[in-house]
Amino acid sequence: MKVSREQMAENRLRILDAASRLFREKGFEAVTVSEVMKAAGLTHGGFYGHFTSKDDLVAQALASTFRAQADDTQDISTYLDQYLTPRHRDNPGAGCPIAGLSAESRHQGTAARAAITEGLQTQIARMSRAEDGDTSPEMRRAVIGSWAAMVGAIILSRAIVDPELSDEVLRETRAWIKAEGGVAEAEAS
Amino acid sequence: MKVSREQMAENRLRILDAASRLFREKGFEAVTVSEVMKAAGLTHGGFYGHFTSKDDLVAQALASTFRAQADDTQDISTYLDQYLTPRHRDNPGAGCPIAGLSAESRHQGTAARAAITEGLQTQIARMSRAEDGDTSPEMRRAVIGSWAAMVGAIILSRAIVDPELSDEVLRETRAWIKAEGGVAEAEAS
DNA sequence: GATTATTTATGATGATCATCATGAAACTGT
DNA sequence: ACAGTTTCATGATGATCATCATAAATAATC
Repeated sequence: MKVSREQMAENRLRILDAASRLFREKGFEAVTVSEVMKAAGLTHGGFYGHFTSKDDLVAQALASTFRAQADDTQDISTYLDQYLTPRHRDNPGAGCPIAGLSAESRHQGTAARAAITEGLQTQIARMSRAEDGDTSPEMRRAVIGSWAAMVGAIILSRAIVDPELSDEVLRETRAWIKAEGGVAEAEAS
Repeated sequence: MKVSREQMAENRLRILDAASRLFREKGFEAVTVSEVMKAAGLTHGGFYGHFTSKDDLVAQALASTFRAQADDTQDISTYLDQYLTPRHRDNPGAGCPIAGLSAESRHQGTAARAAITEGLQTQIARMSRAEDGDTSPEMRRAVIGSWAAMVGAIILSRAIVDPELSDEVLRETRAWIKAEGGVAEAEAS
């Protein structure tokens, strides 16, 4: 049951997309190869024609996801407002892969960890030069601190069962970053 | 092969301690019941005399760990300085369970998620009233923001392969919290 | 059009793991 | 000491899963 060259490339992309979404939703270990292939509209057997192992899929899915996100450069304040929201918290499958997967990446192979590291470096660099060309140490500090708070707040808000406290963590962290020395303020200076 | 009542209680504690450490080191899913029991000096069969399931162990180990940490109240600035360090980053097995496990708790059962939520509430409350009795909204905001940044920074630093960038995330986040509106500043006001 | 090459589907295989059944040992209360 | 109870060890059991072998079917090439 062969398939055209373009069909195969499309299949491969569908596998990567399905994997990326499922990993963010359920974590690396909870997702099975079979599940990914089914979500991509294929059966499990064909998997090893595309990837050498599940670890390989993890690494390539991460790299692919970061590549896709690298395109949309946007205003930092807007980014923050979209990031620390219940909507983002409640849709990890479509959300930031760093917030969803960086904690688990510790237990993954070298390639996956390298992909996460590169994604993080890119993200810090992008946030640093989003508005002006400010490359001061103060700006870099504000970017790193704000980014850590953003990722931390999403992770905590997802872990918290109580909806009110979860909302509060998002709201207060957002306000805190904006008011107290986040990127927005460093930019204004 | 029965064992004295106190011996059994001690065994139970050893299981909980071993589980807590292993979970923080390797994640919930990567740790097997057999592994926990071996680390506690027992064989896997006796496990179900102490716990009804692995989920039960996860929940009880979390609760037990938070109970143990609830004792040591300490100065916030000192806490921050000990928290955002390479030492903490490199020893997740003995480190903060929220930094190590909150991200994965999303995929666990209700009891485990409730335990994490309660640990988080306790932690925020403790940080809020650590120094003075300040219960202002500003203090609460600073505590939540700082805590999110602390947890996020540890998680990111553990995910980053490059040692220099990893150190930088810890260092800069620490400085950012202290200088720009973290708990220390809110306290001083 | 015939041949070749290659992708995918079906169906093992073997490993890992949570959970359970059984029995032996020894603590507890009398 | 003795009877009864209970913990723990040994050894299944059944499920899940990553990976692989094989075959079918069709695109690619000539």
